[in-house]
Amino acid sequence: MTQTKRGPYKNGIVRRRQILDKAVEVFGTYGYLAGSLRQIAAEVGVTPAALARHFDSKEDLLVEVLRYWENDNAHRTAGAEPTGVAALRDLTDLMEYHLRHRGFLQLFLTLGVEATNPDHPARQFIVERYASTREGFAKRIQDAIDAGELMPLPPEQVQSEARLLIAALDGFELQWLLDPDFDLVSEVDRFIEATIRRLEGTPRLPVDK
Amino acid sequence: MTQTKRGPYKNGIVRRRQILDKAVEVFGTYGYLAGSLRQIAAEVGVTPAALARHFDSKEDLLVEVLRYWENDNAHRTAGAEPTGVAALRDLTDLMEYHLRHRGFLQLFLTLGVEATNPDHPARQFIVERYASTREGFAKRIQDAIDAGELMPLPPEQVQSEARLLIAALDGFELQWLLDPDFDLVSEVDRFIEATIRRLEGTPRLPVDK
DNA sequence: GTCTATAAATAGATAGAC
DNA sequence: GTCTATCTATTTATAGAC
Repeated sequence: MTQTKRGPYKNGIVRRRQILDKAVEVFGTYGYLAGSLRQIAAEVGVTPAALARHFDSKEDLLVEVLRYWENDNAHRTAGAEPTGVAALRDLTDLMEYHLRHRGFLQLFLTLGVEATNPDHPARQFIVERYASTREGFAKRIQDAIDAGELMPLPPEQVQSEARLLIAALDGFELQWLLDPDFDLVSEVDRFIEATIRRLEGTPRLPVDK
Repeated sequence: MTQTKRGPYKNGIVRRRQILDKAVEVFGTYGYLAGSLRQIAAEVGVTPAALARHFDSKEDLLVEVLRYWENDNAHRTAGAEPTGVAALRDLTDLMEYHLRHRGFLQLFLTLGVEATNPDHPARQFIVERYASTREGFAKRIQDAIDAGELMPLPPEQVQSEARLLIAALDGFELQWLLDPDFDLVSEVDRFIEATIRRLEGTPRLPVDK
């Protein structure tokens, strides 16, 4: 049981992670379709054949890349999820995380648009990811409602608000990727605060159409 | 001056437009990098060599495609731009236009993300397009403010609202491309109306932090 | 204006030496 | 575990016949 010295495997694991990290970068920059294994291999400093030892095919590499980052939040927080409107304000922290992991953000936005094509190998993954993110956001909003921090809304409208949150975040992130000077965090912060005020149920004059 | 019978040019012009239309579809579906001239040629029903007669290179074709659709609104409206908050509500019509021109929408969203890469041939075009769209939206909001339909806002906040409009629209459109059952028009409509109510300046209880 | 043919580069994947 | 070498397919682009 000399678990301290199982040397041979170690290099393989390190190399595998190097490849995964570079794949995030290349697929994120050029997309999965136009990104090439050759470029990933070259930038890692190995030949394409070396990649084949670690991943069966290009598509297999994509799957492993997605699996690598699947647990979104595990990468970011060590548990301790906030609740209520604090959970919404926590989205600002998510943006700060994305600022520090541009490749990750770029990968998922790039794949999201690419997966618009029904034949894309990551389509199912992306669609399911959007669905689960939507459910997660809806739950945060519902929790805030249940805690009395936001005014009650019918379920469909909670879903709509969750979809709006995702849309605005995706859109802001795209604007930041196109222009790094764009202040992503403060814009998202402003949006979140406006959303909270809008949903707080402060008295409003009724609007007649 | 027999302008009625300049036959030879006619076929060329028709073919050229066929190629442009198919290029929108292919570049929109696979992106510019991964989209191939061969596929465009094949789907038009000609050989790749025929494309070379009309366009100098792949990049030239992209430029011409972008130029072809540059006048966004000219394709949609025959003048008669609405003003004030009506101009904001007009965005719902823009969404309906996009629903009927999925390829166009897909092209600009795909290129927008792809142009995140500084070396992308369409980068400058996309960046400038976002800037001019932002200015257009900001002008609509400012007009509504000047007309007394929305409460006064400092210039930076007008810009922020314009950026939010673009972000939400992009994000909603992406969600629609990923799920055609998503009701794009009604979600955008709901968002626009909520935005107008939020900016109308109806009395609010002050929020103390 | 479109074709066939082909050049030159690059793609993903595999076989076998070390 | 990585290499060299090679296979097959696909890419953009060009040359020349019709």
